[in-house]
Amino acid sequence: MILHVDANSAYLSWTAAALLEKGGAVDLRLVPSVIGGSEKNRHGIVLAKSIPAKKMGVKTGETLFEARSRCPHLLVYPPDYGLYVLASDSMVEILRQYSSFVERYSIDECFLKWEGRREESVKAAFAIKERIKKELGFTVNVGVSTNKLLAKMASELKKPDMVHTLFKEEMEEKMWPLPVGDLFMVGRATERKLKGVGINTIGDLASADKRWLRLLLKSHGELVYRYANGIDETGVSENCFSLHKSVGNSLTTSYDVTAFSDVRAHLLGLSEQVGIRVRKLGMEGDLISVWFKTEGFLSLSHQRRLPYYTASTSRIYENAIILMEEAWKGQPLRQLGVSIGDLVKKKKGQISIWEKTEEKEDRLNETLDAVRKRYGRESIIRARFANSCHKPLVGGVGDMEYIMMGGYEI
DNA sequence: TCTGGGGTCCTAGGACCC
DNA sequence: TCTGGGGTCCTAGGACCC
Repeated sequence: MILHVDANSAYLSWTAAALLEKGGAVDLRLVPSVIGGSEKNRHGIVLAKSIPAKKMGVKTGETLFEARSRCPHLLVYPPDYGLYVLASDSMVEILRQYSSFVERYSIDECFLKWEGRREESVKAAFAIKERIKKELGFTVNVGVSTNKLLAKMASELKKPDMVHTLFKEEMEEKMWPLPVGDLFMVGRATERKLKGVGINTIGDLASADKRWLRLLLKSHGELVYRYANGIDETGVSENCFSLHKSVGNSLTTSYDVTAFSDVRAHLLGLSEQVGIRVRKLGMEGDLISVWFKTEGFLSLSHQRRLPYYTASTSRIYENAIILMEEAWKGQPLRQLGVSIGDLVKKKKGQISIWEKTEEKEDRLNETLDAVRKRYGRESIIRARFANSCHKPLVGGVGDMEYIMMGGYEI
């Protein structure tokens, strides 16, 4: 049996519980409220919403401006990622007492493998739900089934604070009447295409012609056809372990960037952050990418493969600059990003033609990382940032490296 | 005061090699 | 005389997830 545990309106519930603990008078979960970024800094979107806000039509991802236009008295609170990591950890700690197979799918969702019969797994689901509510002060939905896809679909049924089963024989009654867009992996674009050919419910998709779906949606057609029929053979990974394939950071600037000196400063801050994270993972990569979004919301990217693997801030930065010079035509920018990909585990004592300079680079970076670990992230910064209005470390939502995205494979 | 940030996977087209 | 074709890698962009 597989259980899927999903924290209800996670960011909002966690902030709500923390505010109550601090003596707040109002429970955000019971009034129209959202967690949202700073509009002044151009981060003004809805990250999470309360159920009363949802009832008024507020959607995750829309602008706070739109949300307020639907709901004029909306309460808006900023995210507290440090708190969310603590809440998530506490949830995982409880789940581990029920199974050694707990896969952390995201900050607020876990899969858990349960050895035993159906009735016992449902009992366990209720026990988990009640323990989290009692000990941590927030509610979860738990879905129970025989595979991850159905367990996840089950936990999405009615919210909050519910346990649902969704076994194969229950699909017709519980899943097939739902709109096709509710199926995992059917997003906006796929939904539009499916509706265009008269497939409106998950049931329609489940009984559609597989070859025809393949023509319409390529391999994605086969994937969603199988999901609509409850077919998913991926396993729950033990100890949450999965290797990163890329590490990137990006930043939406509070003003449109037009000067190359500003671009350089942002790229350095981003490269530093990416370097720190990839070194912490003990990995290195040979594919460097930059991407940016113009003031007109046009997204562009550019990448290059290096003839060597690296985890060095300087190497990442040098290459990011070259890529940016090649790709950027001077449009005003609102977002910049840097990433390193095709990561592999770093081998110790690797000798190459780069040995001299690279060993020096490695030692420098190791030293810097150690100082940061001991005295704080910004205890040591590059001279470029002294007396500058730019931040030495840019991007990221806090110290969340260990949260691994598992993902569905076919 | 309008539109985040971090990922994974797939596809199409071109380059390049044999 | 004439204008191949398969395999693989690279790149940019898009779709999806939380």
